[in-house]
Amino acid sequence: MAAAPTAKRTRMSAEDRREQVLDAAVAAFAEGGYTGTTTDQVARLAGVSQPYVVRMFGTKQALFLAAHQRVMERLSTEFAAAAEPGAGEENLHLIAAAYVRLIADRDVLRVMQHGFTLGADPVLGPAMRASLIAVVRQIRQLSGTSIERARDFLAQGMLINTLVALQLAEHEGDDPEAAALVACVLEPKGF
Amino acid sequence: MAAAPTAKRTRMSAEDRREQVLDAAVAAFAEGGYTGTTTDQVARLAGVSQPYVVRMFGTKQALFLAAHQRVMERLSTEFAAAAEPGAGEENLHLIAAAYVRLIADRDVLRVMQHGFTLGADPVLGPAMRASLIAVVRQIRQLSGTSIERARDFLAQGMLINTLVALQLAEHEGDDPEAAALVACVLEPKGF
DNA sequence: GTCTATACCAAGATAGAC
DNA sequence: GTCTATCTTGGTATAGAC
Repeated sequence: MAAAPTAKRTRMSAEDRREQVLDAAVAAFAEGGYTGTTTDQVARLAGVSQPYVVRMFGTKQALFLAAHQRVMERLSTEFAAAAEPGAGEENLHLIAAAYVRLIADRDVLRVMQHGFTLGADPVLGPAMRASLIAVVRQIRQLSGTSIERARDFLAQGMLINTLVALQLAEHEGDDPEAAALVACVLEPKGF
Repeated sequence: MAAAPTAKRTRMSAEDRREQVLDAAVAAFAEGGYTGTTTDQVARLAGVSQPYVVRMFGTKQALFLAAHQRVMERLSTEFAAAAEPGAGEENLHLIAAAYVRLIADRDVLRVMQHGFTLGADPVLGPAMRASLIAVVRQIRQLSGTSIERARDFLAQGMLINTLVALQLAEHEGDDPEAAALVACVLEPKGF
């Protein structure tokens, strides 16, 4: 798959380089969000120069859009893989389990969560809204469930996103309330 | 209440001016988040100079902390006012209704939501985690409910926060899925 | 109590070499 | 395909006047 066996650091194929930068962008934006991350941070993470990152994607905004799209596609893929054809509403359980599994790859959920705060941005806002609606649509199509159940599913997901973004599990800090909350969010028994 | 009858624009009491700037900070941070808002934007909104804002609060970070604290206190006050002594778990319904009412003042929920994305910040992160735990604690104390129910309550709240931050209601854009979601989130019947 | 002026640094984007 | 150098802007914070 990898074009050059030895990652020679220079002269990589454009597609591979793009993937590499996109990976870095996901990680960086997960940490700092859109406004809180610099193109230079992404560049360093990817091991390339800052102007090159901008050159590749045109603007920081386009870079974020690409990174966000990538994590949403990952989400969509996992959902589709978790569902079983014809399983109906039972699929909601399967999809929920898939979501909980996604916590392991914190970046996906964190980039998503940051995206949800960009509603006020004239260009990013519409894209973020569309991506949420796309998720709702996919869930309902895979499970054939009511909007009410889809809402409850989403709600649990948003709480998970919040806890991951807050890094509550990593900083329970001997607080029993925090520990109990994290524990009971991790077991998706509501679905 | 207002010290000077004629808002003379200069020479206000320190406390009044502080409140005024804090109001502006809440509005500005609600729109742009912590990293996406400049102290100058806050200053303009408040009608004072940017250096004065910094002078009053020391740093942008301290300003955000103060603004965030203010919205969380507002939330706490509303919850306490909504609950009836000795009503037990029934209070969960009352608190939920109070939360939905808070949607009207979008800034509270939006600042909160932005705060939840700051978990990676070494100084803001701990403060944001603590404020979430404080909410959980208050809900449980007011209603005496289980962690599981508290979790479900929180989850619905996080979904509301997300929709408000995304401004989905304002941009339903003739999308039936979006409209249906917004509609069914607004009626807090789950509690 | 509040401003103007400004120092200082960071960030996005462009030009152009190799 | 990728870098260095740099332009330009904007943002936090300080100094000091009024």
